[in-house]
Amino acid sequence: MYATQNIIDTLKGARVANGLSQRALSRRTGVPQSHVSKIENGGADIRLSSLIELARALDLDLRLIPRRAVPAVDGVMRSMTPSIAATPVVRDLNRILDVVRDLRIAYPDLGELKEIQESFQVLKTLRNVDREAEALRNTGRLIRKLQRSCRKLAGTGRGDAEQTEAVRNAAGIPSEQRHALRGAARALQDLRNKLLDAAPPLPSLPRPAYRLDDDEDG
Amino acid sequence: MYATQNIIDTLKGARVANGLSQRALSRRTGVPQSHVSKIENGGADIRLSSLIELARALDLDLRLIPRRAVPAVDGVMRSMTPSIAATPVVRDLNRILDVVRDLRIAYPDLGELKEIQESFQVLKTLRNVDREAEALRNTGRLIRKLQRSCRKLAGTGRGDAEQTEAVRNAAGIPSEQRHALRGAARALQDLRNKLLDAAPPLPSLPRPAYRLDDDEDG
DNA sequence: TATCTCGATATGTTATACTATATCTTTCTA
DNA sequence: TAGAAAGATATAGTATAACATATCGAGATA
Repeated sequence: MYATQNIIDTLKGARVANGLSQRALSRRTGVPQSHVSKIENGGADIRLSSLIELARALDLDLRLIPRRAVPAVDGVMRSMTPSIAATPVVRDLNRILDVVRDLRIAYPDLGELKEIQESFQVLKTLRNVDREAEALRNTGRLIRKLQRSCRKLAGTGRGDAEQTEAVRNAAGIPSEQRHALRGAARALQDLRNKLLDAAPPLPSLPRPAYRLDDDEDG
Repeated sequence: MYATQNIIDTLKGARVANGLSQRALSRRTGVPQSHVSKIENGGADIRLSSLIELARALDLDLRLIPRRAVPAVDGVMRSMTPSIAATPVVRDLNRILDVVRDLRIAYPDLGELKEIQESFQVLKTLRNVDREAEALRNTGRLIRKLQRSCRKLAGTGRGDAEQTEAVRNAAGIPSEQRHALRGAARALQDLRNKLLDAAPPLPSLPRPAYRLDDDEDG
């Protein structure tokens, strides 16, 4: 229920990046929309066959990779990604994402973090993030500030494990910062939608004219 | 129940290549040996969390890869694999494996094919297959011969789908060829064991001296 | 305001993964 | 020939994925 989240996140990211609604994906795969929702929210420990079916519908391939080969594979993936690979912006974006992930462990019930993570996840897959360096930098600053006060709250900066164990609710966050966080989440979502509109939803689907026929979506 | 087989095969291949028995893997993961057996035989549609748990115990990482990136990733994997990558022998081996897979669909109850496939699967992961080019070539010839008579039996060489539908039992195979097949299966297993003995069981496990303590195995 | 889409959630049912435990066969070895 | 080890298989109980269907609130749009 932990390492699984990576896979699930990727799945969701791919769905959104493809411009598919849960219902559209449901129609493609036969999996009920309600179940898609449950899966994406971590409410279901999906089976291998279902995972593969969903992945296939999203043009993804499931692979088991020897640990030794992981760095190399990651390198290739970065250079193949529709986005800009090693751009400073993307690098930044990944760093922020790491912090967000940590924070989400410390504050599991802080919904804004989840939204922010999801936005980042999608932004990473877009080829025109580069133009929004400024906006992303701002969010990054906010996140890091939050991380600092999280550390402070956790007491006298001990090991990571104890830290995340120490602060387990959102109550400790100053309402001022909480407000800023909320704003950032909204801003990121807007940014994401803007870029999603501007960017073609990935040129990868092996289906004819999927935006023209209304087989998909509403 | 089809694309899943690839993952399951990889899992099993990794277990064997690591020299782990089903019970040893069971001890590592907490999954009962009976269940490991069921999984490896396609008798269970494993859950994501279980898959990841087993994979982790075998030093594998589960990834969703965009289809566009698959060829590149495969390339990297080939060049990273402990074995010899693009050696003619390995290429041959893969070709034979494809044929075996097809045959297994045509003759699901022909156990020898399964054994042969498994041996090949392991052989592919060994770095010293190259020396056994001759033996493998012989098996390859046998397999291809079997494929030819399979085609003949299937009637007047129609499409693949009809073909596999047409011949659905092992009865059609001449006992002479069946005997040769059995011999090949045995020979391949011997070969596999020989090479497994000669080759270090993969230098990848991040555990201290796993062959010295009897934490593992019997 | 009325409508539409999207995602989250609820309920009841069925299928099956997973567990614990045990038995059986085959193969290898002392 | 006896015993160990590996893998396949069986039984019974529990947990839960997956299904069908329906509803609800939030946003967007007319």
